[in-house]
Amino acid sequence: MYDKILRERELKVTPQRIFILEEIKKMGHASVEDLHERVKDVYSSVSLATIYKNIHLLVGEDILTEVPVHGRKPMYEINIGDHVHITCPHCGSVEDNMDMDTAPFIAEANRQTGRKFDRVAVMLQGACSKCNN
Amino acid sequence: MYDKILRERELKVTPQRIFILEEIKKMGHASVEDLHERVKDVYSSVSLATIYKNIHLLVGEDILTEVPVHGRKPMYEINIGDHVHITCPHCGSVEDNMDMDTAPFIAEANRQTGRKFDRVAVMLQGACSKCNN
DNA sequence: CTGGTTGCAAAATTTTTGCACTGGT
DNA sequence: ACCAGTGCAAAAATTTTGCAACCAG
Repeated sequence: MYDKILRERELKVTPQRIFILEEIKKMGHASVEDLHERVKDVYSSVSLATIYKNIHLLVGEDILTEVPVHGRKPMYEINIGDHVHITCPHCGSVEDNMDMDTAPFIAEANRQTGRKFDRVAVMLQGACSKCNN
Repeated sequence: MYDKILRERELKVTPQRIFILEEIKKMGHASVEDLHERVKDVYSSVSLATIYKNIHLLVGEDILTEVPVHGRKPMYEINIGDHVHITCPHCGSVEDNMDMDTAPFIAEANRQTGRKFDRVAVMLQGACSKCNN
């Protein structure tokens, strides 16, 4: 699955990289610490330094995207292009909302400003179902 | 100016607080490091710890708002309610755009999801005029 | 084989904390 | 005078870096 993506960018396919990518895919969104936690359970030899190095590399290659979260450490997700995020101010959880399209927003911004924007990050904030109780 | 706001919340009006608030007002958006830099020039006794403590306090009181920025340290601004931010991926500068209204976005999100969102953060990304050269 | 990648440990950076002292009210 | 707020220095947490060993291509 991810070996192909890595090979396309001429990056070496290492078990550590595959692990990181699959873990993020599985979790949807993961922080560096989340990843380190998961690693310790399954595959104890992956070092924190390797996670940091790969996160930076993979974000730079646009394979991952950083999702900044108010008052928290950033999360990382598999890059699937712009979409709306929802975060809970209580627990910091992040979810995707694929129903609202962000493209019109960029188009409108380009039109109004005469500039050409590459991306938009939209982060809705509201209590998640767990924290609503 | 800010002394009134502080007094309303029963916070003490200290020169450090006034300095921090006025500096952020002046700069529009400032990181903790930005503030510390400015402090050293003008008023060398304000400690980093005090800046951190006050930032947390003032964000908690909704006097300041944290603006998370992709791949950078968060910036802080005087809370003026939701509005669109623009950041430059090269230099990390942040500017406001007051022309695009975020309220319809929340309304639409509430309608589509049946939830009730408190805020939206919208961050447009595109090269600033300086970095375009 | 060979250069990219890893793990480890150390260094650098960033943020938090404890506590005595200060200063706003 | 009281107690929130400050500064300092130490501790904790986070991120980066250097380098020898390793392994994917």
